[in-house]
This record gives sequence, C-alpha cells and structure tokens, in this order.
Amino acid sequence: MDNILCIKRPKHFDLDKIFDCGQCFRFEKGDDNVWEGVAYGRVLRASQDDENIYLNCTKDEFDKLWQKYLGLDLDYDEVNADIIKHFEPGVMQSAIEAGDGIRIMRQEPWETLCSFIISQNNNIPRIKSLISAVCRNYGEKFEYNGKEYYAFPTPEALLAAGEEGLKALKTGFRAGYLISAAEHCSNGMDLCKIRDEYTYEQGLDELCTIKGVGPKVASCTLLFALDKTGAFPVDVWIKRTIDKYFGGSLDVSSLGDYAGIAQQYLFYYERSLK
DNA sequence: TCCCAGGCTTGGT
DNA sequence: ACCAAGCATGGG
Repeated sequence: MDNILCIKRPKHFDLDKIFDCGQCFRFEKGDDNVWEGVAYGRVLRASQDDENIYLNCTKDEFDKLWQKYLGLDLDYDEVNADIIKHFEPGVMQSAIEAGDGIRIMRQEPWETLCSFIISQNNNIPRIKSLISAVCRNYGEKFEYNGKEYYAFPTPEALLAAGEEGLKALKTGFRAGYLISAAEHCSNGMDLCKIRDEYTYEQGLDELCTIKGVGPKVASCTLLFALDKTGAFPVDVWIKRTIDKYFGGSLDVSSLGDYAGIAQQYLFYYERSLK
C-alpha cells in the first residue's frame, strides 16, 4: 500500500477550506476524512489532524510538486499583513479570520482553464459533475490501488471529442468554448509560458483571445494555476461584496500583489454568511 | 469606443 | 417561474 508522509501541520493551513473554497473541483472528502483527487497524472490523498498533515507521497515528491500544489511555498503571515495594508480594516479583517487556512493552490494550467470555462453560469455541484464526466469520457484511464481513475483530457483529446461529443455530456453552450481553448492550446498558446514569462495583464489579454474566455475565467486561471496572486476575479459573489462593503466600487489595481488571496477570503466569507 | 440588455444549455428549487 | 464562480452579440 501507500507510503504515507507525515509533516507538522503548518500555520494557516486547512485542507477542508483549501478544497472547499471553490478553487478546485476534482477533490472529494471520503468517509475516512481523506481528501482524494487526481492531479499531475496521479492520485493524491491528503488528510490532517491538529498536529500533522498526511500525504501519500515521498518527501522528494512533496518537495518537488505537492508543496507548491498545496500553496505551502508562501508565508501567509506575510500575505495577510500585506493584504491588510491595502484594505480598510473591518470586513477584510473579518474575512481573513473567517477564511484562515485557505491556501491558493497551484493547479494544472490546462485543467484549470477548462474548469473555469465550465463554471460559467453554473453552480459548484454541477461544475464538479460536468468535469468528472469530461474526464471519464475523454481522459486517460489509470489504476491506483486497484481502483480506476481518469486524468483530465488533453487538448487533443477534446478536439477529437468535438463540440458534439462535449455537448453530449450536457456542457451546453460551453462546448464550443472548450473547443476554442483546445484549438489555441494545441496550436501555439503556451500556458506555462504565460505563467513563467508574462505579467498578469499580458496573461489576461492572451487568455481572452480564446472564444468564451472573458475577464472572470481568465483571472481565475491566472490566480489558481498561473502564479498570478495579483489577479482579482470578480464574480456575482464578489460583486455583492463590493456593493455591500465597499460602496459599489473597488480599485483592483490598488490591492497589492496578493489581491487574489484577499478575493478568496472575501468570497469564502460572503458565502459562509449565506 | 463604450455601455447595456437579453440570450444561451442544463438542472435544481 | 427563477437562479447558478459569465460571455458573445447586437443596438444605441
């Protein structure tokens, strides 16, 4: 069976919030309290108690991949202090306290782009079930501990499926958008290059050349996969928050390098009041 | 050029 | 009927 790595639980780290705050759609918490999902072509299983976190990987894999995947390479004392400097105290302080433990993950770029295309005009349970259907139908199948899992399909696999193949999974008007994304990414658009060499603004312009990708989907991709913590996705929840606490407008360019993390705190806070 | 309104797939309530 | 982590489109 698995080799389990045990690590002292870091400050400001809570798997329940990380996987439940709406940034990630392919992890589920099992009856054994282990969060399980597929990323980077393999199954990750993660759990926690008050003292430790537990992962089914080696120390070497953790250092090379999962540490960054789980957002453990940033000092959130520093992040939170920077956020507070850029906001009026009040709701932001409450949001930081409510959302303590959230980490912005570094998910796979292509999967993240498609996931947020699918998220348009959808609710989270349906987003999850659509992504799962796309993987089951067009992703590569593999086995782990005797169970079957599916990778997220490549751009080429989505092109082979075609718009009709994706519509058959009830993706609706988003099917054509996924095809447009697949065409770009299999024909010159390099998401890793956007991550490594582009500014946030350049990345936003580039991603918005995909049909069906606007500022919201682009900034989610930049924030959750492409290392741009300054990206500030504005969705209906954040619009409500801006109306309610910030007098209807917010100058996103004044929010600092961690604006996107502030956005996650506000998003989590506002939804928790529901 | 910018702003605004209504449409779009589907499923849950 | 209305709503859900939006976007493309056309008209003014």
